[in-house]
Amino acid sequence: MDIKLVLGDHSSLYSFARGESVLSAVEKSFPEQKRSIVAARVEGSLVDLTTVPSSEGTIELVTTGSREGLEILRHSASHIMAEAIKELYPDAKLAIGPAIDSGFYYDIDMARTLAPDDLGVIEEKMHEITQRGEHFVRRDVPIAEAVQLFKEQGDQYKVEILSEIPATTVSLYTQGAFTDLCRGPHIPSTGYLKHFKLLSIAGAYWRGDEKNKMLQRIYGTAFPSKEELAGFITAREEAAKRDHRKLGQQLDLFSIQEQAGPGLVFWHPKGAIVRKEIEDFWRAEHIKRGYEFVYTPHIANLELWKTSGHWGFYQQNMYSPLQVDEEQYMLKPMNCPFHILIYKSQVRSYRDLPLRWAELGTVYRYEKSGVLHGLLRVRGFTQDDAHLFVRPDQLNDEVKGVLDFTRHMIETFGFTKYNIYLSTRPEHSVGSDENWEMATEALRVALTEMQLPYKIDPGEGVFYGPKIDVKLVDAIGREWQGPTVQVDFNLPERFDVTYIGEDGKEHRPIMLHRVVLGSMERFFGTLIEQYAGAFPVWLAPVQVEVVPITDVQEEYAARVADRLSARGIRAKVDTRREKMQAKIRDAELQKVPYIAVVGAREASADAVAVRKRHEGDQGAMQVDEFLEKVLEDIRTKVIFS
RNA sequence: GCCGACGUAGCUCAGCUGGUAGAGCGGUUGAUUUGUAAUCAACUGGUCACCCGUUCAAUUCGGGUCGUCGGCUCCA
Repeated sequence: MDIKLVLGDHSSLYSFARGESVLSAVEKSFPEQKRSIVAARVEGSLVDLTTVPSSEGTIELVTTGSREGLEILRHSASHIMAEAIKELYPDAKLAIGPAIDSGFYYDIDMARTLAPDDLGVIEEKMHEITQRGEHFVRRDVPIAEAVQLFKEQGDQYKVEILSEIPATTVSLYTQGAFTDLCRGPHIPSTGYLKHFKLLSIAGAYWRGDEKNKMLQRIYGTAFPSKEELAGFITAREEAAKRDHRKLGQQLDLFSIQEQAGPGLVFWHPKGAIVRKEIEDFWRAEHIKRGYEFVYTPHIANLELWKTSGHWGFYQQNMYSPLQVDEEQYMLKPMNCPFHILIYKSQVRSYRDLPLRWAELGTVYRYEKSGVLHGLLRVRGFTQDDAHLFVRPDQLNDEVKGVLDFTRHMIETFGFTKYNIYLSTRPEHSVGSDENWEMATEALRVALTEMQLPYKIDPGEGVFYGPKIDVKLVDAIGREWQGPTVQVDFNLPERFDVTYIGEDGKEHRPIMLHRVVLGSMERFFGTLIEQYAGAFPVWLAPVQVEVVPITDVQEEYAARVADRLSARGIRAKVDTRREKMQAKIRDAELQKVPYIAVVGAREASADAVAVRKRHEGDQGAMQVDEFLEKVLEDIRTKVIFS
């Protein structure tokens, strides 16, 4: 039987003997790569290499160089880890153990609580298993038989999984004395796994539901080569250096103080100036786009929050009421009801719409203690909020306008790592089907017309309307929701918001909630990680550090700094009794974009010796020329490392 | 909130099996006057997160609280 084996660009025609497996053909056809070939694709589906072909055709070989191949390797690694755990701790009950983006994990339920030191022990056992070279053997069995098997083993989680599988047969994979329920495919033998590392232990609820038992999850990773594994470890260490919490401390940007409480941010002068620059830019861009600004209070009567529905739907995120005279007041978790009150302060005509009202509104939300994370998840934050009141016929254009605005912001700040999601109608929601359809369509059309690549997040919309989320990715690859546009039919309804149409009758506007940055805190946090603390000149807390070589040049240095300051440049003179080298080092560590060194030569020539961050000495330059260069960098918002 | 780990000087960290703590950086003072990533010296600095307990004695052992970190779940 002749079958074509395809491996990347290469192919080979192979004649299979009766009962011969793909694996044996691979060993003969591609002896060089046999260790990296882990599975095969037959008629579109992935199968084990141990498969014996039953008809002629083409078989595509899958290597660990591909996404799928790597996943197979890692998934197999999780099985090997499970086998090791079962050997070490026979009472362990296994839940699920999938491959994930960065490796794999397995959730385990057992009496012993694992300590970090145990990872080494488990790893050791895994090495032992890989050296045994146990074959992964697949067996398709009737579901009842599988249930029986796992019941006998006391694997109640597997039994529970099986009870929800609709098929009549399932596949089991056995390596050595260990059998697991699995779709497969797997690597042919445990010997294929060579380069792996267990990374951490964490708690995880069974099926991610906090009502269920907390299991122990072990994270690990595996790679085809030693170099790739080492590269992954180094990349993790590098990412840790970009962590905004670490940089926030080192660069004196912000702090979160135990004395004041968790999740509450203190912006230090250097962080505050960056925020001020962001806000100035934000305001200017809003004016260009026809927005107006509003300011609203931080607290409001509980009745308002009952009207808005927050008291009902959002109470678990709101702080307890404050007693004011005989009334109860709430700290605001959102700005929307306030903007609505401004809207309702007078009768609005169809000619007034769209109204676009923006506010840097500080809100407070209760977040569970375990989810707080530096600046990325806090309890008090300032949203760069805006609400648009639009007529139905304006919805499309307004959504597009917001997306264009968002894109402009993301591009200006140089974000390269983000994902866009369109979230559709959730199970529990308000509003008519027609409204939902129209709004979802408006969002979809806007995304398409703007040529923004996005994924659908089914059922993840807010109860009052669909939304588009832009999720920014942090240094270690976690996603955080930043910019978002949400369509809302609910609040206009609840507050009976209207405008008078051409027909002289009352009509209901649609409301858009949107943020183009997210919140100042979260945006700043991701921004720090994006730049690794090396802000572009326009944002840098100190833009120019003037370094006099000896104290003889201090007066000249001060004059240079004054000239820069007079043009709005943030310049500072380092007058410490230190050697120039030490001053340069500190300025570099503080990631100051320009260092202007002044010695006797420069002082006598109205010049500065310019040093650019990370690039070193740029040579001497007239002060005026340097000044214009810095202003140009600020004006163009140029980004350099 | 839940599971686990962690909490020592402003910062980064040492401190073995209980005998009330150290280093480097920083800060202050003095000396040095220097050409592109750390000049030298002296001094300064800690209720060992907090509370309770065990003990003759607790930074060290046990319990609790608070906070941080990694996850789970949730959101800007």
